[in-house]
Amino acid sequence: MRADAQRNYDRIVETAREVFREKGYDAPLDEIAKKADVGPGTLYRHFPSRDDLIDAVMKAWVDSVTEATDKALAREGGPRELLLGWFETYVGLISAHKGGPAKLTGAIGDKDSPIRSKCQVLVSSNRRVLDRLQADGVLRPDVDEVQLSRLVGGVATVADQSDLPTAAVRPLLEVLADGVLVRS
Amino acid sequence: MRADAQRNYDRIVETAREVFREKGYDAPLDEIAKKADVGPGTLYRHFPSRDDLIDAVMKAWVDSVTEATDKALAREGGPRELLLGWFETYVGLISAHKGGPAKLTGAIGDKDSPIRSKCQVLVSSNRRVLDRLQADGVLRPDVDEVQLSRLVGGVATVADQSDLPTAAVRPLLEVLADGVLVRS
DNA sequence: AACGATACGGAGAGTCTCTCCGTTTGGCAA
DNA sequence: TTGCCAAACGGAGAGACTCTCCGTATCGTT
Repeated sequence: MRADAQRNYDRIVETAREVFREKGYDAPLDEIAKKADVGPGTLYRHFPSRDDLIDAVMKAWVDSVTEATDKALAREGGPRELLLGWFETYVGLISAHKGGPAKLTGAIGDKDSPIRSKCQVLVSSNRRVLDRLQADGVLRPDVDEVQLSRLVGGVATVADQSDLPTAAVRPLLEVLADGVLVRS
Repeated sequence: MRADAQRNYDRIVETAREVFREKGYDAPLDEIAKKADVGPGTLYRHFPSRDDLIDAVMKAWVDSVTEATDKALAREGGPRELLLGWFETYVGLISAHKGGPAKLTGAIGDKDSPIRSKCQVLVSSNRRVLDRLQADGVLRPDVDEVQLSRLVGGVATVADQSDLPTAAVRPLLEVLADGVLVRS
């Protein structure tokens, strides 16, 4: 890649990160181009679709997901607390930007989505949590990581779209947790 | 209301119903206006926002909700089957149009939403189901109808956005059902 | 220094939302 | 019936956003 191209690419991604944080993932792309001091053509050449740009913005975010999963798995307490803690972490991770939950959860299972790799990171984090619970023998046998991602993602989507406070989300996650753990 | 106004109002609603069914709730409003043989101004005078139009389109739909709830409550079988049957009915009701689940579930609790009355119908249908289960003593005491609407609405939203087939939705609903019923 | 490939950028077409305002129409009162 | 005017119409067009095309500028190599 030519030096000037690389420079523009980087500036666009950095600008997009800021704008997305301020205005959500629906922010006008032309505005991002203008703030990055490039023409719209340049932006669209580097990132043919909005999702391609979002994907690039999320590169750094991927690491934080893995890290947060480690932390959630290291927490003290019973399986229910572990699971609830993870659910809240997960909702927080995918809700960083307005519109994020819908975008990420909707792309799960879509093999053509530009943010596919991001979804895979999320799904495998859920897999790790399930593995742990399965080892403890407290998990319903018929729940898989994709289903779990969709369930928690669904709650996060609703919370995002209704601007629900954390306190209102918690009981929803409790229902999920109880549904996912074996009857005791 | 003047006769010509009433005529246009009716034609717009009827046209909108068709277009929404074909193209989902994101269909361009100007297209609806054109197909209804009115100017955009007329459409926007009658329905200042998209949601106002959707609200009008849904007038008939409300009755079908009540009816479907009756039917679900009349079904044979244990509480889990009852609940699952209702969940599937509910998902079907709010998923009639693409984008419907997000729109309806997102508006729950929004006192200013034009489709508020529709949400209330949905929430009270869930209330009726909960009442029934509560009477049977099989319900977690800390679950209310708004939470239930959001949980099932969340699943429906994800299913809608990922084009999930019914078979993939069912296990998600099972988790919810198990989470909502008391441990036995 | 010259040249070809690469990348730029902005004008502008296409789409959708929404408004303003000159024109038309419905319904009532004389 | 006729005339009036409030009510309603409708479409031109402004504004916002997406996306493309192509003449121009820049890079990096020979």
